[in-house]
Amino acid sequence: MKALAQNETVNAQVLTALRAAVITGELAPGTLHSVQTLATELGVSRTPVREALIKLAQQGMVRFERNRGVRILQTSLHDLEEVFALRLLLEPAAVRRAVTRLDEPTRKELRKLFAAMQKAAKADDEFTMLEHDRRFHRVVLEASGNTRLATYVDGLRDMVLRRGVSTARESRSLDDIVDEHAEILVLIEAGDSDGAAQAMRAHILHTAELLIAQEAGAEVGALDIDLGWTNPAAGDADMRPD
Amino acid sequence: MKALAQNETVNAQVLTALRAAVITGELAPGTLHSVQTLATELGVSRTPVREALIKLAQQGMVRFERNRGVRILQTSLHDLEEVFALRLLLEPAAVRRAVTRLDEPTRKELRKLFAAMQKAAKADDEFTMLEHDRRFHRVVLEASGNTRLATYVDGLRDMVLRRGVSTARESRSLDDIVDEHAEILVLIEAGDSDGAAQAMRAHILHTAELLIAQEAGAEVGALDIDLGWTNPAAGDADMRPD
DNA sequence: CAGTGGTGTGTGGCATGTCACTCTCGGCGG
DNA sequence: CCGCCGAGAGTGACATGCCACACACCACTG
Repeated sequence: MKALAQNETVNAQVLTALRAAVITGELAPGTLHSVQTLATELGVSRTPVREALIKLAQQGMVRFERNRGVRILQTSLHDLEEVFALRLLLEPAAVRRAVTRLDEPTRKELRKLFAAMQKAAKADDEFTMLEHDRRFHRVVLEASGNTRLATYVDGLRDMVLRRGVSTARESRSLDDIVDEHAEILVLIEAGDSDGAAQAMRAHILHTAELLIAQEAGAEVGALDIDLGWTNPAAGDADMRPD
Repeated sequence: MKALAQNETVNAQVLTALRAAVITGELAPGTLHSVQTLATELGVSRTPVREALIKLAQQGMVRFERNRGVRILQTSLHDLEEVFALRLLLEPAAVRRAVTRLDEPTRKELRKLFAAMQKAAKADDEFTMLEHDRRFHRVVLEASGNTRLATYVDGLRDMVLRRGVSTARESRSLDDIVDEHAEILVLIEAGDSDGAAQAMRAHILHTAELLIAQEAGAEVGALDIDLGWTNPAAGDADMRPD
């Protein structure tokens, strides 16, 4: 278990450490752990650990089992479908909105994050790459002006990360990921809100298909995967009753 | 403060009681309360109260202020915009999906809930009416098959409820609300997924406009309200890269 | 050897103890 | 009368105590 950082409330430190441990697989899906054990490993008392676990439980990463322990939940195929269906509904719309609200500092940060992604991809540093990937999306989401949306979608990524980490490489190169973000960034900077939204949608859909296809292979087999219901061909267009 | 129910973990009881107290305004927005006080009023120790408050804090209903207390957050105009922007993105899509997956038991429950709404409206029982309203939406959302979406949207309603309760009456009669749900229900039963989605969108948009207009009047004044970004005229249609 | 009952260990849930810090309020100096 | 300041009360955050209960393990019985 990783040591704790400083200059923060213990609760937040524990939360970060536990989340990281789950994502990296240090706390393996399906396994049981006691609050006491985790607290000892982190060098704190049970209270902040329990409180952090409550937050993770609300997010769906763990589950308390009375008198048994805390179970690390694994993301099922259905979980992935749910997460990506939500992301497909929210992120393209957020990008579209963000383009119309973007200011220069935010634009600059996006460029900076993208450059960091490129650099990490060149160095074949998957972890750093995914970190910047996440921050890139986060900045875009926040630029939409909807904090709740940004926070929620960012939380959804946790469900996927432990699949993405160490498996992304098998199906898609880091350079491919960079390329998809490049397209999004270009369209954002060009002020093309619809184009950026479409690029984001394609990016998420692509990621979803790779992860779900991979996971479906690892499970029972063929399952009807349809994420398209999120944005049907004949959809919400021209539906402005006002 | 309402007494606690039985046959449930204390934590859940406290959570329900606190949520209800916030919604009804018994815990007024902006006010500070101590965990000790709340625990005493509820007749339990500080621990389950604190844990319940942590969950409410994650949801954005309260905020811990170190060495000061727990502040009951008021939903600002911007909060309402965020919530309804999210609902506009999620609920119409969920309804569209739900229509294609609906089974007879669920249909039956929707009819039952709608009948209950009618009855409560006739009896001018606002609280019961809103309860059934919420369950109606919840059933529809769950019928989409996306549990996360259902849970999240249901949680979003908490942010609005304490505005809706005792204020809905001022701008819209209970019968109007029933009528909007009638339209949705008819289209769902007819298997018209696009129509149902559009009706849901109109319903949410209507509600949002009433609440936001009312709130804007109570605040500084005119503010640029635009929820439309969630579903632009030229949007995600024909965007199936697969 | 197989089945069973009881006991011991470990757990989450709840209660309580402890501490650093913040805010209040009254007394004192101006 | 007004302003400052310091002591006390109250708080959230964290640590610890306590309990009912689930489960594994083992001795005992057939």
